[in-house]
Amino acid sequence: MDYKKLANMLYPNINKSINYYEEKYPERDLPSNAIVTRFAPSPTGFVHMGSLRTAFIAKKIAEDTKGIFFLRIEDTDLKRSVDNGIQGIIDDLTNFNIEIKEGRINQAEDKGIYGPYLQSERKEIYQTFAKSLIEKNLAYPCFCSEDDLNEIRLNQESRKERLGYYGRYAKCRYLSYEEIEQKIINGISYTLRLKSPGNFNKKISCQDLIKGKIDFPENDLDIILLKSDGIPLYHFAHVIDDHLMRVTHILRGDEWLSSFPVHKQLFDLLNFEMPKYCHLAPVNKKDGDSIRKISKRKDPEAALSYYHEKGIPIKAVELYLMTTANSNFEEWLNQNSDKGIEKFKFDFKKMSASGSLFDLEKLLNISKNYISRLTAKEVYLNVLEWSSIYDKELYNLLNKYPEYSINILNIEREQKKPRKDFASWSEVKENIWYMYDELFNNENIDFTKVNNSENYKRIINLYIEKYYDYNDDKENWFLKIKQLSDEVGFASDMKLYKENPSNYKGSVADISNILRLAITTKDVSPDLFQIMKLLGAKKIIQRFEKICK
RNA sequence: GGCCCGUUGGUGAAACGGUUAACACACAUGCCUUUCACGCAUGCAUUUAUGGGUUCAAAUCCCGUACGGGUCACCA
Repeated sequence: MDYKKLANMLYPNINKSINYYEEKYPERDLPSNAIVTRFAPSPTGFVHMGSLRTAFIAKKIAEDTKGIFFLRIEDTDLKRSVDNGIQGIIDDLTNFNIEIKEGRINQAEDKGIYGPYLQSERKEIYQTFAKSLIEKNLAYPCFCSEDDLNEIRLNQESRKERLGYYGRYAKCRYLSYEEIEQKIINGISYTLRLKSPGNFNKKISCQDLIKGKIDFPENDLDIILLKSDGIPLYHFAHVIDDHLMRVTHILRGDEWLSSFPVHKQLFDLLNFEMPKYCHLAPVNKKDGDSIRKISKRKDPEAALSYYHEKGIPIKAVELYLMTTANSNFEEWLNQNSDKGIEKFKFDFKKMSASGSLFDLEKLLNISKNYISRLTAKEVYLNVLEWSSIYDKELYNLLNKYPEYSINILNIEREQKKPRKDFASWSEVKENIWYMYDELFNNENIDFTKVNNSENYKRIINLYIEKYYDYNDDKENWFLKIKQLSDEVGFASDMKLYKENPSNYKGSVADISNILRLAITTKDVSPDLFQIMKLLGAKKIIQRFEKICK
């Protein structure tokens, strides 16, 4: 058969040569060890945490090596694409501090010379390479209908043979030129299949950067290259795009591992240099007794919006993802908490080959530590931004009293061992609300939490009349609480109290807690002295009097 | 069913032929302390899914078994 003639019959309007594209997209001018990676999602909704993690790592290794990271949109499946899908992806990435310097930068625009970065705009490129494969007798049209394919499958199942379109089952492989021509004249739609020269009994191997050497049988399936609408399937698009865009490292989920033989074969047949593969294990979740991949549909924490709503800082999520990505990262972070994540060098060898369980508790711990290292001003600005969307009441107060609010947030903060009160911005309010008169309400305070507190009104009155002085320093302030304790029969010395609690009604801790309850309504708070300083004498007296009246 | 990957404590994991099997989270206890948090200290796998084999020596190498996961679409 004259394959050139066949190629021309199938793709009469494709006139460019493959060399045209090779020249149009030259090797990138980068240092020799620079890594080029890409993130290539489908526009099917929000970006899943697992994908975000992959994108984050891909960007990280590109930056580590002064390489390039870019965004390509894989929209070859029109049926699954959603409205504004592209913008949604870009927004998710942006919110995750992943800036797109090359690739699709919004719904309609590209940046960079290796585009188009939207697969649906690359049809001509795919068809050019497809045509070249037909000319080399490496691809052919397949007219099998869905029913034909089903029949083949059933047949294979009943004979307990390997499933797929291959060997003698690949019946369209053996069509003559005339038969093909006739079918086309009759308007029968067709897909373009690879004429696989592979042998299933031969072994090939993948030197995966994460999983190590993996052996596979060679691919012998005549996979579909172009669908009947002329648009490629993932496999073909991946090989063409990643070659032409000069990607050096393919980072993708390990669900792709089993299609490696197909990809390897395609790279070889097209005479493309093989990129390096890095198959990342999924992030899992425990669901009852079983373990499964975090799911877009079932798990809210799969979406970035979850962290946004909770007010978990994106930086903390990044840190957490990094601890799951590189096992030595956590130790590094502990020693370099002042440095940014960009100073850490990512290493594939430190990446686990098996999937890990998503541990929200650990993420919150990392977040708590991260927040504790911020200045009061930074915390203020973050809470302000968060509350502007999720808590208007808090937002208005923060806005009305900026200095005061920062001072509140600075209680026991900017010091060597700061408090670690909150893991997210949404937890801030419950820790500080009592500092604002607008929110304060001390009508139902439960003083029974404190030992022998039935005389709390007398104790508070005594404190106001005899001891309270706004100008006291911390030492004197506490000295007076001790004196008050002695006066009402509570131990001022904790050691003595602990040795013999029955000699006293309670201790200075109880007296402090009565004051704490009166001022904050809570029996747990940061340093009471600082709280009282900040509130000021007027509010303190007001709050005391309201209780005692 | 075929092919492929994985399996170290409650969790994430280190250790790539020789360590008391790191470290972190969680948990527990104690110390510190006006509460809580922080911090500090201690405890938490007689053993690396399991059965064999190789070796002076195995979590590490080999084989089998079990379990978990992935994939076998004109989805990505």
